[in-house]
Amino acid sequence: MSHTAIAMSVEEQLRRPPRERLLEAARELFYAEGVHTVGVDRVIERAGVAKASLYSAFGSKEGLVSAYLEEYHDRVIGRRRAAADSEPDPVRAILAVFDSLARDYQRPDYNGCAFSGARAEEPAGGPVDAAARAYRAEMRDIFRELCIKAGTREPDLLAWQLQLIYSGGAESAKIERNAEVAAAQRAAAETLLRAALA
Amino acid sequence: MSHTAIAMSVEEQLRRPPRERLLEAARELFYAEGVHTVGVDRVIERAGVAKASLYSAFGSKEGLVSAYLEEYHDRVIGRRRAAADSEPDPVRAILAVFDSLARDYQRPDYNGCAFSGARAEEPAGGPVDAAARAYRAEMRDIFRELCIKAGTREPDLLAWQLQLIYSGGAESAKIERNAEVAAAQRAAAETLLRAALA
DNA sequence: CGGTGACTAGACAGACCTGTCTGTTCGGTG
DNA sequence: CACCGAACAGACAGGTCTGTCTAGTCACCG
Repeated sequence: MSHTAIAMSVEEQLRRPPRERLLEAARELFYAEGVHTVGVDRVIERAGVAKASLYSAFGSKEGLVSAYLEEYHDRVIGRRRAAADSEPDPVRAILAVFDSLARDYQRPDYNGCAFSGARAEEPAGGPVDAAARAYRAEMRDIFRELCIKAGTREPDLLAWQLQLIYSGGAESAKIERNAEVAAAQRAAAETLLRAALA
Repeated sequence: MSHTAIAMSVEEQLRRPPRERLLEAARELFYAEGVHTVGVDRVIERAGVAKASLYSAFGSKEGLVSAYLEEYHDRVIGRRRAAADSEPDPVRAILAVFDSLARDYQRPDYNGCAFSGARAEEPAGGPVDAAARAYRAEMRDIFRELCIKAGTREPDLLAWQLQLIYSGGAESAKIERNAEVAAAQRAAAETLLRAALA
């Protein structure tokens, strides 16, 4: 058993299992070009696996898309929570969340929010729509808890406002690729926080 | 000539020319389900025209998409400018622009910004990307002119902030379909304006 | 050493997509 | 009436997509 595990880990350093390679290829291709535009042939080509491995691991393309979105959800929410937890003061924590977002803008492959992109390709009411709503609800919860902790008035309303800044910033940075977006979102968040505390 | 024109107008009341019917069908289908998802067969079926009429009028599907986005651009920018022009006071004019947007949320077929949706289906750098940038730039100009007229400090920065609220609101209302979005965007715009004038 | 399970390579079916082409119908004009 | 151009219906070609299936390879384990 342990002997097998060691052998696996050595093997993984050279060539990780197909499921992981597929998820990585899906993340790169789906995020950059869209879920609907990229076919399974391109995913398996980039992952370097056989098509049967994809359907064995994920069942269908929709299964791969769901796994891609789930991984994105956990990864981004995790980064935002880590940014918030790095600041004990709740107001600073909220600004740290926006700085965490702004750091993503600088990545050369930044292409907006994956849920926003995926949702635009599928009709409302489907599983992608539900996943996008869940993602947004969790992000809004992060803001709301921090607003309550900061003692602002109307924390629910302020959380909605901060999410407007957040998703508007992600969308703007995707299309404009402009440093002004990061400055504007931070200034807007600061102004809204100051007004809610005064 | 004039006789022909009169005959045409009578005819149009019964059955408008294929180009208009195609644009209307494209608007309904592309906006609701996405540019990439909807095929030309469904467009011509809804428009009630022959496929040859589509390719005669627009050359290609991409030509129809461009015409669809152009029509959306003119229609929405026109509505926002009209809303702004209805208020002589620039601060009230800015809020009127947001109210104009919030009125769109109540339409049962509201599905966010058409440029945001279309851009998510095409890679960056293409004609759709350029059209989206032009649309956003014009919307930002509306805000900037009103900010200058209102005498706010840093009108450029404030215009960027207002656009964050605008596009974040459109995106949020698309996914959440929640009345809180309209309230939050108005409150955020008011707070930002008040802070920039104090 | 023989077997077992995971993986690979690639052909294939069936559906759908864009774009073209062939005929046909029909209202308006000379 | 004869004609002409616009629009119609629909078949068709060529390509791409998802998903299935067959056949072969290879590492590991008893």
